[in-house]
Amino acid sequence: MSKYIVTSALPYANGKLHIGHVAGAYLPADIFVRYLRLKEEDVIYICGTDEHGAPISIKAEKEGVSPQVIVDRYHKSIKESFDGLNINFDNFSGTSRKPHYDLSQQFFTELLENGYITSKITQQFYDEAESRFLPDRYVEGTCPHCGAAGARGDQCDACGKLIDSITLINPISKVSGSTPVIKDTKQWYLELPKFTDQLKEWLDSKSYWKENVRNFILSWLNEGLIERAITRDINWGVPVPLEEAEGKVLYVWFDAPIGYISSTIEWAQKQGKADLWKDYWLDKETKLIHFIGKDNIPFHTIMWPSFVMGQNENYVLPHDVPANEYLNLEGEKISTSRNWAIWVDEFIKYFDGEYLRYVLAVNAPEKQDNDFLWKDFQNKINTELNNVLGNLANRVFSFSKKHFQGLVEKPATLSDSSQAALKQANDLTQDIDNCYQSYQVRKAVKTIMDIARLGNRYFDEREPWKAIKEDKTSVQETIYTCCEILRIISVVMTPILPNFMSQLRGIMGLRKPASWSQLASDPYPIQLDNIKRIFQKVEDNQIEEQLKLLQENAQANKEAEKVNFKELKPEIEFDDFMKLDIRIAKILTAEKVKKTDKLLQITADIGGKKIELIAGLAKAYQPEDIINKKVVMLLNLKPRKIKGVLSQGMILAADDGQNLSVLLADKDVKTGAEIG
RNA sequence: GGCGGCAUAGCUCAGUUGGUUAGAGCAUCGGAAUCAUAAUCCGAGUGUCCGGGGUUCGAGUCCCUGUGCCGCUACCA
Repeated sequence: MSKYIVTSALPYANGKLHIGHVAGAYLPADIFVRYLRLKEEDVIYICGTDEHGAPISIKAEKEGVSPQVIVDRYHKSIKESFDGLNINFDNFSGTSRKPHYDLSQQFFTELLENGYITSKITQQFYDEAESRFLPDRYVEGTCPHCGAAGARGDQCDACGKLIDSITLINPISKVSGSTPVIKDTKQWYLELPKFTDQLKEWLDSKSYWKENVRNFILSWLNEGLIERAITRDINWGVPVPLEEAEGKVLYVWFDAPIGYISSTIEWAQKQGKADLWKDYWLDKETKLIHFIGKDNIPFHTIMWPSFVMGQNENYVLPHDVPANEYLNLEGEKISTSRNWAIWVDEFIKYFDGEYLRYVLAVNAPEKQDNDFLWKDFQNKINTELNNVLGNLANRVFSFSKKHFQGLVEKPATLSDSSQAALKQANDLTQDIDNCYQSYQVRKAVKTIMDIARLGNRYFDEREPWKAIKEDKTSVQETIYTCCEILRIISVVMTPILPNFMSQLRGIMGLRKPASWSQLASDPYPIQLDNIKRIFQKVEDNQIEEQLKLLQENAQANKEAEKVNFKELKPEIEFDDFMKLDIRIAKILTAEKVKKTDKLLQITADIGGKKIELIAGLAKAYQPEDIINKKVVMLLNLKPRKIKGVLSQGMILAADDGQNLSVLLADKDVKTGAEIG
């Protein structure tokens, strides 16, 4: 019997958990783990929060607290959400804990000693106002190659050339707006290209991986791997374990996957068997399975295996990486920033967490992006769980109670129809077994519901309400057979609905925890007890309430954003302002620039003179919308060639991230009027 | 514009390596039944498998092309 380590992607500890996370990386893993347990396999389910990186430290700065406060808050929130859905890890750790620091540093040190990490002294911009180094993308300036303004530190968009950021002319920090100074800094790089052959060979053996995962990896390898910086000049993270690296930390995506191991070590320590983790991570036969969303594919199939290959310990490499696609919500992409999401902690205030398990399982985004619709949620809970499964249990149990005081005995012989029904149900358990084995959760659930439908059909055909008048033994047989069907369901549905199935088994007097081997066992006679409905319907008004909440949250979010005050740029002199030549210009012609999404080519009258320019307005304005408008235009900006056209002016426009709006004069003024 | 993905019933989705009359659930319509949460069961459909072309004895499936949508990316003086 092989061992399993199952992991789910470490959720990032700067926000709450929403249904998209659950559908992609957590529920499928939890179901798989529960399935393996039913099969009495040796499995540990490992996770924890990912607690480093700039977004967390920025959030902490904003709130004026330490990053650890943010991390602790969301670690708790996320853990509670998982608990509410009965997603139960063997260990749920976090990457800001000591054992994780130790192990991440060990990985780094060994990769360094083995020649996979090299350092380079680079000169980098340093923002003295903020006392921090600036990542390339946080600096803008004039391109040293083509002289265009506004080039980013990593690349000039005008000429397309890569830039060594310190060669930027007139650099500006995007963080503080001040002029950064150049400082030497050393960074360490992981030489991914050195792993190319080893990775290719290893990946060749993974022909059984999901197609979407393989395609993704192949395109990465074909493009060629490049070295990646794995250190950062920020103050929140795992310190780089070198004296000369004072104040530097490991880049978050380097230390995060190591969390799978460090969380397992923590688990072993909690058991009082500090070496127990080795039985899993160091056993070649262990199947390591990473459940992730599709965005995480490169990290888990290229980077993370490279880390493992390049260090000294014989940790197992991933056996499989079943990545799922995305879940959309009411036809739109789930978005944290727009607050277009169903948050798990909210959901469980209104509904049983296992209702969410059911709907996300039956509609899991296994092969393509899927949609979560509240109406559909209600429909599935009501027509499938309640009407088909819940009602089958209830009608059988009620009938038994009424006529046999709930005592169910195994008949000496079974008629053909009963035997056929049981055989069909048992045959389906084989299919279900295969589905679970191959991560096909949605098909597994559908097949289980087929067993329930089979039970209803059988019950109807036997017509026990008629038979009870003349042939009581036939009715006993009917009830027995239906109980068998329900007992089968109570086992095979356990990975999907652990708590509900436990309730069902409780009613049936099945005290032992479910296991697959029980399918062949004989617990009869059983005494039905405490008969009750286990599922409740979802009412129309509950769904309307949720739909309303969803809209309101998104709306409230929009308004909240407007209030957000962004720090002002540094003060300037009046003379600086006077350097700007801004005038009213009339748009004469406008047309879309071919091969672009956002650009309009425009000619404008600036008061007796015509100029040409390019404006990035096409997302918000059709050419005909803007022709003849009198807009505000900055005219003495150094002309720049864009898409072959020399752009001689800039139309002033406001952009709040949602809407883009050009500025117009309040009253009608003459074209060419100066602004000041 | 580049790269990638997707397009199947009114809705949400399955359709394995090409192989008979293309499926499921829900919704709709008709019927049966009355044990049960008005739940259940039986029956009936409905499809230019996005358009066009090609390969093949045979295409929802493979190739080319067009259209539409989604994601990443580029363009914003």
